[in-house]
Amino acid sequence: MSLDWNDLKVFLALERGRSARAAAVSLGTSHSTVLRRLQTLEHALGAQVFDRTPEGLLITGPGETLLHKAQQIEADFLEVEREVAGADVVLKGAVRLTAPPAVLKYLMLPILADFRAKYPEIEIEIVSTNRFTDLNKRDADIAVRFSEEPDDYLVGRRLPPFHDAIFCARGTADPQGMGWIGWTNTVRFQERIATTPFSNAPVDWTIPDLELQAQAAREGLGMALLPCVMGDRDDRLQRVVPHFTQPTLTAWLLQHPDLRRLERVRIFAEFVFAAISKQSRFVAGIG
Amino acid sequence: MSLDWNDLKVFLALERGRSARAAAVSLGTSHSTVLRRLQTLEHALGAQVFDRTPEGLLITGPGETLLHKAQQIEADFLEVEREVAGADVVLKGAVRLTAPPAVLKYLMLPILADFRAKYPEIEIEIVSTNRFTDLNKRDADIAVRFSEEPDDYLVGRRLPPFHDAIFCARGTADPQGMGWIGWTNTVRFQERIATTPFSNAPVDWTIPDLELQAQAAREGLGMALLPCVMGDRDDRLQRVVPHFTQPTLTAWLLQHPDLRRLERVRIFAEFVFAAISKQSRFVAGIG
DNA sequence: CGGATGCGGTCCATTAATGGACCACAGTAT
DNA sequence: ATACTGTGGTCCATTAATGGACCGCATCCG
Repeated sequence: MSLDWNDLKVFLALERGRSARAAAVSLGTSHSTVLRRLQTLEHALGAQVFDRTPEGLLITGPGETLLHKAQQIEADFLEVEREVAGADVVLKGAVRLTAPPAVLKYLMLPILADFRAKYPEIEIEIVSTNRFTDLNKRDADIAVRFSEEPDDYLVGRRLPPFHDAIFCARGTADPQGMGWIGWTNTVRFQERIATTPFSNAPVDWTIPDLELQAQAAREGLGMALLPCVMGDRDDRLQRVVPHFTQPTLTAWLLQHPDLRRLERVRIFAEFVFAAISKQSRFVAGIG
Repeated sequence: MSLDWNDLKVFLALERGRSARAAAVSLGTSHSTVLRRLQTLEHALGAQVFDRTPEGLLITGPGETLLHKAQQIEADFLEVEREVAGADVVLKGAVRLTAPPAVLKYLMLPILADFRAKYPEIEIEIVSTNRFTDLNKRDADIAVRFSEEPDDYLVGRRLPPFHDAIFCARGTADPQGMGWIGWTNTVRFQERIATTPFSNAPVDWTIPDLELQAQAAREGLGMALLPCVMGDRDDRLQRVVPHFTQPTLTAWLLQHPDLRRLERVRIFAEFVFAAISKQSRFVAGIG
């Protein structure tokens, strides 16, 4: 059996994540695939590179032997991508991005700053809207969207799962007696809160803007179901139930197929995808 | 779109085979898979690494950029397999090898010595014959063969191209007035020399053994068409036309599919393939 | 000129890999 | 003691990749 070189990606993700499930998140796959590929890798090498424990996967002696070389190979692949991409085009021009404002504000702006530092000749135009027609009309090159499925003819990559949590003002004495700060589309909002511990709490406020909902929560007007990226690093908010989260609609990084051949769009998409993937625990509200 | 690391195997096979079908044979897959994966690779890199021509695939500038790094990565993977396999399992048992005597004597014996040094518990049995039935009857585990195509059901990897050159005794004053030392199959031999600068020179000797032909050349009896690995490091021989070489039949490293699961056979084949690949200039008579 | 043999390219029935659901176990908090 | 949350592990309906068949083109040979 010939070694599947992609299994080294799995190995590296496992070494970093220390568990099959963490590796799966960072690779954008499932933990069962990760475990299967680990078995395949160990079979191909004729050596066991991780011990399985209830706490997770622990690297073995042969695994340590492999790790150094695997890191070198990964660096080589990154260099391949830089060298070959760079051999063809000088990256400059504009990339137009559209994403929900909260994702932009609480997650992506530092990522975009890093990107600009790395590629100073690429301009990023943020078109902060939330409509699919952006890509169809070429109004945007890259879109972050939340939906069950992207449009069939858009090229979509599933981002790591985003989660919402229930937040209220920091220091609230009895957070469990609060009412909801919710959306005007009450049917949809009722569906959302039906799976929370407070499905029967009253909806005291209906506010048609997420940022305003967050502000209302900060002011102590009630509890709001907010993205973890929005609430977890806000020292004026706290979770009502510390370990409760629930998934949002699936997050996609989308682009129009015609634009895939634009190098700077591709580089940008890869960069953003990798950066968000690295923060998969944060966007899922873990830790 | 993340780079599929296995696509670099496809890239290397294409560079060596010069066509999708040749690459497919060496990879044990189909040419449609090879072409699809090439497209995927080029897409992931955002650069075209081969030009498609009716004669086959021609490497491009970005492809040349990629090639060096790809070879390094391949060497790293081979080292991964050696290091990690060596760290966990003791490889022992016998490996039976068959190859043309000249290839064994002038190219492979140092390689086999290196292999034995590294894996002292693996015995190498050299079965120095030259018949395909060796593998079919399990008389040999690994075979080096020269032919246009290997048997369909044998697993073949194309070795780097071997070349012949015209040799005579070192110190011959007027080498261009000599006659041929050739084979008894005069039709085939006429075909071979028709593409040399001395297609009209007489065939003074017909000797049915390559080693004897070489010895005859050393003795000054004429000029012989010999593999470069045989003549270039022999201080009793010299090339008649310094830079003239011509390719031999294609060299294959063959094994029976059933034997692929024997670890020591696999390790041995990888080792030999890598070692010969590293001497690709020598076997082609370059430099 | 026609046949043979190579090539790249595309399609779709078949095959192999995936991932979501579920299981059992272990640790932690209440 | 119970509930919750993590882990590895397995299974199978679903999804994605494969490869064999076929196409058209180019070259070579008789």
